[in-house]
Amino acid sequence: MPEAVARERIRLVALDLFGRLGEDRVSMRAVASAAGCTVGLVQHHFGSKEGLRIAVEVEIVEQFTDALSQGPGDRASRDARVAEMFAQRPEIVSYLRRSLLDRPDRASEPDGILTRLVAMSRDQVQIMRQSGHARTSASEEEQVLRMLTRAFGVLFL
Amino acid sequence: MPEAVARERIRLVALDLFGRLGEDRVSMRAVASAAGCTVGLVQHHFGSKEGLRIAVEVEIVEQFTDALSQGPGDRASRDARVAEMFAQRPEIVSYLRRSLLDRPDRASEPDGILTRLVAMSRDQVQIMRQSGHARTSASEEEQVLRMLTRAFGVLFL
DNA sequence: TAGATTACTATACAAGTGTATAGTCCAAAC
DNA sequence: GTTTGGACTATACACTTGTATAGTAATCTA
Repeated sequence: MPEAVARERIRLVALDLFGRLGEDRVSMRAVASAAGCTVGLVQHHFGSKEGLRIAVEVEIVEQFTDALSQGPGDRASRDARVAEMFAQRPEIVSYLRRSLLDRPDRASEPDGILTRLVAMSRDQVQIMRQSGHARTSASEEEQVLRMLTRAFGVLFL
Repeated sequence: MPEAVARERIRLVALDLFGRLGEDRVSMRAVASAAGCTVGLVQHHFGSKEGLRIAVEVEIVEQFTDALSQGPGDRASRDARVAEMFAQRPEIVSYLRRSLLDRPDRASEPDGILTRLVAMSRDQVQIMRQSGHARTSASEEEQVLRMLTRAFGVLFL
């Protein structure tokens, strides 16, 4: 993928490699080489390896947010858009599966992707409650959990 | 577990750490320190990290072999003994789950644990066929596959 | 008891890791 | 046109990794 600017290219190959091999098995130099640049540039754009990982995960959460919010707000439409996103970005599926199965501890840390996804789901549930697409009589926590379960179900077939 | 001799102690803590954290995330020094010795001794007993991993996996296969062969040969009894073995050695369950989910490529290599388990199952099926506990009319391959499936089913709940 | 094999420690080495730093190049702002 | 700032490279540093080697202590064997 040589068409994107370097920063974006690095993030994309990192997502791919991290999901395929696991983050610890992918060195900064491996990311740089796959992105066609040097380690210094990765460092320059993301500060550290953790910074790179966070950038990767922030983009994943954005994809989720877009799929959930951009379009009709009924449950069927939202589910379809999440499935569509997974189909178009299978690396995201790999990344999530690996994160949640392989390193659930890290995923649950304050900066972890699970923490981010839960926060994002909470926001979405609140928006849906205000827009009338979610019952305000039900428990908010349970709605968040259900939203995550629906999305993650695809991950484990 | 300071009661065992060093070689065995090293193998046991390696199995535990490998299963809990994943082999690449466990250094030889971490194994040594958990076993209360130095890296040199691990090296001395197992030659290399791969040698240690193989020793760990050979012992796991032995546990399987014992569970399958020592006792009544009917299917229910064998299943019960495998379940009992899993209950008494939960580290083995962790190790297998991690190996098969996290690094299926390595597990499938000639020295990988999946390769070993398949070979062991083949031996067991042949023994069962000769002892009359397995139909010789059915396909041997299918019987091997079924045996593995029955054993591994527990791994993924 | 003497000798030899084994268990074990200590140390060192090369390679790979993440990261810090200094410098080059180039486009945009003024 | 000069300067400023960001994209980018090159290099080096400290640390960890697996492994090799040399030496010491213990245990077995004759």
